[in-house]
Formats: sequence, structure tokens, C-alpha cells
Amino acid sequence: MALKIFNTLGGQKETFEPLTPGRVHMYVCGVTVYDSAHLGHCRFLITFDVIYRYLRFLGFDVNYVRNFTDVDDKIIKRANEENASCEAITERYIGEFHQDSGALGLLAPTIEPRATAHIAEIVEMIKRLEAQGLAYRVDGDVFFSVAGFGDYGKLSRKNIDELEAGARVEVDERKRSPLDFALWKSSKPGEPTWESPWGHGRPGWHIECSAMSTKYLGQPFDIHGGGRDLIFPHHENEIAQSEGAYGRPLARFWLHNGFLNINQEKMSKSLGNFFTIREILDDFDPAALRHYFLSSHYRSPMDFSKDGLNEAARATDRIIETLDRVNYWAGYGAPVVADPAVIESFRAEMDDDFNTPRALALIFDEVRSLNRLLDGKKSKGIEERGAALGAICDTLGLLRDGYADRKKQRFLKKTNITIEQIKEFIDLRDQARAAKNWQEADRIRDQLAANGIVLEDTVQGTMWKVK
RNA sequence: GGCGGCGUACCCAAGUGGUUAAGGGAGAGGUCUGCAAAACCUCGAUGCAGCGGUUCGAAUCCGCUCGCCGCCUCCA
Repeated sequence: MALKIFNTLGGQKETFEPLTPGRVHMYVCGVTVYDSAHLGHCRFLITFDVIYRYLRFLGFDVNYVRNFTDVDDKIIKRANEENASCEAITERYIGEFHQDSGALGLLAPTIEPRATAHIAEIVEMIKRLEAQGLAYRVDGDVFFSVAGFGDYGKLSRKNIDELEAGARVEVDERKRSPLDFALWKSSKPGEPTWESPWGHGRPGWHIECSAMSTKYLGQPFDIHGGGRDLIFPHHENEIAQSEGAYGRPLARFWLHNGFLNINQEKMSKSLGNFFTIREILDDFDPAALRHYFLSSHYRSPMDFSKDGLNEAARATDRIIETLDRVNYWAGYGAPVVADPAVIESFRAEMDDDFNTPRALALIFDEVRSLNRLLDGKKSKGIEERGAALGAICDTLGLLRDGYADRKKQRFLKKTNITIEQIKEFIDLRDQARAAKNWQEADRIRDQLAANGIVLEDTVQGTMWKVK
């Protein structure tokens, strides 16, 4: 049994073995902090959170680095619009990002480096590239010379000549080739700026990832990830910089997640067709959102819809209900060993390029089996299989703890109904039921149902839940 | 123009050469229940965009056609 991962570099699944036995070094390109994170970001965050969790589940000690791009044209633009400092903007959105991450149940990376805290390393790397003859200065800017790096295009499988022919970018005439990109930009008055051998300026976008990944993970490291759109030019440029500077590979496995579309179009800031993470979490549980993303393979494109998210929410309810039943049945007593056969099946699915849709199918097979056992009042293996199911959910990061409470809280927040009122209705109905006044009991229940509250008569009494 | 991807039941979505095409949601019938809810059971694509081809055998490989999308520019 071995983990196989689809490697963009090479375009096929390859057996994964870390360079250092037992330790995985992983870098994922994070976000530019100039605005609230949206569902598209959510997908890449959850994708790599699951990969991180699964690698840990396999027993690897994972060094997971995910950066913040906190110096960039968009940040400067935003700061100017708000008449605020860039620091104020980036601090605000890094704070928001951490709130969203917490709400989504994302495991914190080992380190979250910021570009502005690594200017020295960036300058050092550019100097190295200059020494290698791969960089050239024009006025106060420094560009990378693509012509000097023979492997350029190997990740995105692009041919330099065709790229030049197809380029419809406004070409900076000072560049030797239209594909050359900025390593260092001279800064205009009012922009963030640092001292450098080339005068005052700031780093280009791509160089920060090269500098920071090398600093924290060495070179080469095991896994480099990000969204599909980063393949070209961002990751291609990172490779050119890092491999050009050090003469050895940057990363061994390159993973890219598919896009989240909406109405067949890419969800993006520029198109304005996005939902922010926080607005979706007002209406949906983070576990449901995660379930929704996991129901599709991470490399496939997805078309977002609230209907789809609602379906995922109902499916999540089903898993949670079963886990609750198991917990009730078993109590929260002594921990048991998770059923090894179930865990093994989970591994088999996930080892195949993190096939979460199949892992979910396994979860539902287990849900059905467990419910059948619980219905039959048979005890054989319930605790072990329940423990396995719980472990699988945890490895996927489905936030099962507090699920029912969160659902109730969202409901109570959106309506003016209080728990006390609901309990009063339940008491009234219980009295009617005790008197076998079924008509009145049903009337109360129907009334609550009309308000989105479902009652369940159980041996422990009447429970309520949100529809 | 170049490169890459997709099209599987009402909806979402696995499967990429070999017994009956996973799983979820919705739907229908049933068991349980005072009635419900939940759960469980049963049903549901002789077919995988279309047409050809390769093969003993294809949703899976090849070719063509149709439809859709992404990257080539900041973007997860």
C-alpha cells in the first residue's frame, strides 16, 4: 500500500516517498491579503488541509508552510482607495483570514511566513541570480531572463516560442523577452519600499515563494501546491528562479487543485461572482461546506451552487446522526481501537491521489452498517467501527463536535425563537400526548414544523432539532 | 492561434480495459411509530454526449463530430 499522488510535473500519478523518511516538507502558495477570502480560496484551503491531515494520519511529521503575500499592487491600490497604510490593510485581512481558518477548522500550518518579513532572503536570492547571469537591471528594476533558463516551461508544458507568439500582454519594452518577469521593482513615492543593491524598491510577486520555501524547507522539498491558475506563470517562475539560483530541483511533487466555478464561470474577485467564506458560514455549517468540497475530487472543476451545498448539508446530517447514535450507545467511556479493516479501506481510497469522493462513499457504507447494527440492538463491533468512522471524519476534518449545537445556534440567531419557547411548546405537547389528545399534540408539532423545528419522540423524551 | 481538461441516472459525483456502472441528495413503495421524525428494507442508468474503429471484451484505448470550460494577463 503506497500513497500515489498526481504530479503536475510529468502529468501522472506517482508513488510518493518523502526525501527524508518520515518527514514531509510541503509548501502551499497562500493568499494575497487585500480583501476577504472567498469560496474559491476556501476550496484550495480545504484541499490542502485534507492533504496535510492525511499525511499526518499516515504518520508523517509534516513541515507545512503556507505564506501570506503582503506586498503587492492590489494591496497598494486598496490602501490608496481607503487612504490607509498597507500595513493596516494586510493586518486586517490576515486577522480575518485567521478567523475564517478557525471557523473552517483548518489546521494551522507549521509556519505562515510573510513576504515583508523576508526581504533580506529575497534580496540575497536576486543577487545570486545576478551572479548566475540570470537577472538584469533596467533602471531600478531587476528582471529574470527566461532565455537563460533552459527548462522554462517544463511544469506547464509550454513552448517559449509559442508563448511569445500568443502573448497578448502589454509588453514592457525594457524587457529582453516578453516572458521575463520582475524580481525587484523600484518603488514609487508612498509605496512600501526597502533598501537594496538596486536602490529603493520592493520584491516582485514570484520571488517571495522561492526565497521563503528555500529558507524553511530547503531545496528540493517534497510537495509544492496551489490552485491550477498558479501553474503558469507563478509556479513556472518559481522553478526558474530557484533552480536557476541553486542548480537543483525546487520541489518534487507539484499539486494543483481545480477551480470553483459558479454558473460555469470561474469564481473570482474581478468577475464579482463570489461568496465570501464568512457569508456562507452564516447559513451553512463548516462541516457541510467541507463535505461539499470533498464530494468532488480536488483536481476536478466544481460548479458551486447553494442547492449542492444544501444536499451536502443533509448528507452531513446523516453522518453526524449516526455518530451521535454510536456515542449514545457506547457512552463516552474507555477509548477503543478503531476497526482496522475500515481504516485500511479508508487508506486504500485516500492513497489513490486523495480520492475523497470514494472516502465519503466508504463513510456512507459504514453509516448504513452501523445504523443496521444499532437498529438490531446487536453490539458486535459497534464501538470499533464507530471509532473508525470518527477517526476517518477527523482525518478529513469534518467538524463533528458541536455540530447539532452550531445548527441550533444558527437557527436561533436567524429567527426570533428562543429555546425557552420551544421547550414550552414541547411541554404543552407532552401534556397533550399524556392525555392522548393526539389532535392537539399534532397541531403543536405541525406548528413547530412550519417554523423549521422538527420534533422526535424518543425513549429519552422529545428532542427537537432544526430541519 | 498554442496547451490542457470536461460531457456518467431527476440533481451532485466516483469509476479510465474484464463478473450485477460506487456513494450522496431528491423521488416511489414498505417496516417501525398513536401519528410523525430518524433509521432500516426495496425500487431506480441493458447504459456512460454522438458516430465510427481497435479488442475475445470499452464508460474506460484510437479517430472524427457536437457541446462546455480553464490556462496562455493579476488570480486559489
